Amino acid sequence: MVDLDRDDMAILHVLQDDARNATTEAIGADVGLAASTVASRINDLEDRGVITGYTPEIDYEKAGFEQRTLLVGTVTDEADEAVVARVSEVENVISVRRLLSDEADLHIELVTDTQKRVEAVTDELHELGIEITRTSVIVEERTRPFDHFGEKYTTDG
Amino acid sequence: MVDLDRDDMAILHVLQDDARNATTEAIGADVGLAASTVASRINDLEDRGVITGYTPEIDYEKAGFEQRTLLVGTVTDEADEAVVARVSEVENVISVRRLLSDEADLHIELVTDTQKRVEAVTDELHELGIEITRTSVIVEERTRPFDHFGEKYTTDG
DNA sequence: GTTGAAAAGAGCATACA
DNA sequence: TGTATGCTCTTTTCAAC
Repeated sequence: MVDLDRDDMAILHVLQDDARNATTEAIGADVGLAASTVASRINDLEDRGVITGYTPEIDYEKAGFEQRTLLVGTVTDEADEAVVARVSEVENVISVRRLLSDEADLHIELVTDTQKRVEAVTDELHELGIEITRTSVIVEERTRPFDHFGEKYTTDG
Repeated sequence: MVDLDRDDMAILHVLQDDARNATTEAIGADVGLAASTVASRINDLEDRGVITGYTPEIDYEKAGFEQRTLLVGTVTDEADEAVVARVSEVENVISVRRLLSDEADLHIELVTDTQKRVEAVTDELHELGIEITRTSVIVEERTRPFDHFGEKYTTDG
């Protein structure tokens, strides 16, 4: 684990608002540090592995991938440590979670353009040793990158 | 829906690799466009709502929030359209999905520092009209921002 | 660890093909 | 729509605190 002081948390908070366009100077104004200090702290956070990358948030529906599906299943070979990694490489898979439970321990989320593609992915997963026990349509989804983080240490409220 | 040509998809693909530090020039080199063209296309994608924001990927464990939990439950008032939005405002909640199914139609993911906090969130959700039917520990998780997107239209492979 | 200033680099707007 | 140039802003670097 890594020690994060209030400045680090405040920086993370501001980055979550707009990780691409937030300048080090603007961040500095919010958290009360010089631009160069912010830059060096961001580098540290990256080096220490707290920040592992930066991604755009994409509206997949607008991008033409209108279907979201949750597949729930089990791993045939329970000793298989690398399933999650392998599954996440499958096309159209955007997230994989493994749960600590006897059954239905694998949750796989898909983004696809057609229903047919969902079936193809299900087949592919079967070949990877995964039994899909339920397929559900996701009608609404909301993700928040832990925005609660260090909010109180910034000046923007 | 929005029409995305191969250049748009290629740009999205490169952005997913490092949305903060990828310069328009570097992206242009990958996709075969001038830097200013890339910039204007990115602006268009933002204006059209395909790109809705940019977020840092954070290793929550390293940040001291070591527990990930999946809560599965149901909404008491089925007519409540705004549940997902309200739940996503609850502290420690990082994602909410509503499924098209009779039961267990709400999946809520938490990031917390203690188990006690999980229970507090469960109570809070109960007050919002949500009945939690199962609480599972997430032992492994992997998220991929649809990296499969337009990969073939870039030169980096 | 933090700062401020200078140098290097990137983005934006204009003009043009 | 895509490109090239000039202007402005940002990041990086580093000596000093």
